[in-house]
Amino acid sequence: MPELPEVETTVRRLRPEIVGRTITGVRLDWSRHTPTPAELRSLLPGRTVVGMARRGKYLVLDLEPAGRTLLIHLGMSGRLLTAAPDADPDKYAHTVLSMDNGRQLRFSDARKFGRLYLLADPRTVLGRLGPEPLSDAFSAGWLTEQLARRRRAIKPLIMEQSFIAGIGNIYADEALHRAGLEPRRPANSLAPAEADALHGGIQAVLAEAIEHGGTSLDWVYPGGKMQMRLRVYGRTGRPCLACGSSIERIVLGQRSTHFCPCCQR
DNA sequence: AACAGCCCCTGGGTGC
DNA sequence: TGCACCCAGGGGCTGT
Repeated sequence: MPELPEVETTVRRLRPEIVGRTITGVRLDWSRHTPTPAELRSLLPGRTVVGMARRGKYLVLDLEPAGRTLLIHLGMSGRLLTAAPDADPDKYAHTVLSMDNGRQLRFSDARKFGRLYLLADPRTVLGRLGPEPLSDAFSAGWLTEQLARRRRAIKPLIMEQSFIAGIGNIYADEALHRAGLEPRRPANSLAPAEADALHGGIQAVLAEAIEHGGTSLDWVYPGGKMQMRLRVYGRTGRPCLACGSSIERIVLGQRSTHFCPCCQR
């Protein structure tokens, strides 16, 4: 599920309660984390969360002492929430950290694609990511230059985390509609004005999604309102809000792709 | 560099 | 009710 806006919303919601808390216990029913469950049980208790941020689709928790960093990637169905130990039993919460305020930080993930990493140097994971799309490093000039060097289809390219960090299937489709670009266009076929439009579309849709608390689809990510503002994602066969044409669905890079054949060229 | 195919997992919806 | 099948917001790996 979670793309940049949903992770950002999660960080903003949890930060006030998590920062300053010391981890007192760990329960793990899932072994595909890094390092092993035994090491996590040994290394996490006693450490205090001194900072909480987002990089791409990763939640980044800085821990003291010893400068360890906890990275959490929510995968497709992961959620991070706090709860009282006896509240709302959650059979998908396979990773639970107890905190010194008596509450739990629960990593709930029905599909188990999410991952947690406790690292001495977070750059081993985060170093592979491209620029943050809402930072100065992601400028229209930079994007124009990069696009000229690639001939790959534009949609799978902007979803490549090493190219730009944080964009997933929903916001790729939405950014391309806002930019008026057909998802299969080769990156190096974009004129500078089109690259500018793509840059603007990416920043606008991500900012709008953060403002509205992210996209809630099905039961996966609660609380967001952005799903009511999506213009193409999940709207196959329905009229384009700009021109009335029927939204098309194709498969591109093995992901469903929605676009308006009239507005996006 | 790019792409297809496969894998990791589970749940929900649909059609028979 | 059961069952087969398709779909899903993520990404890593491999072979071409």
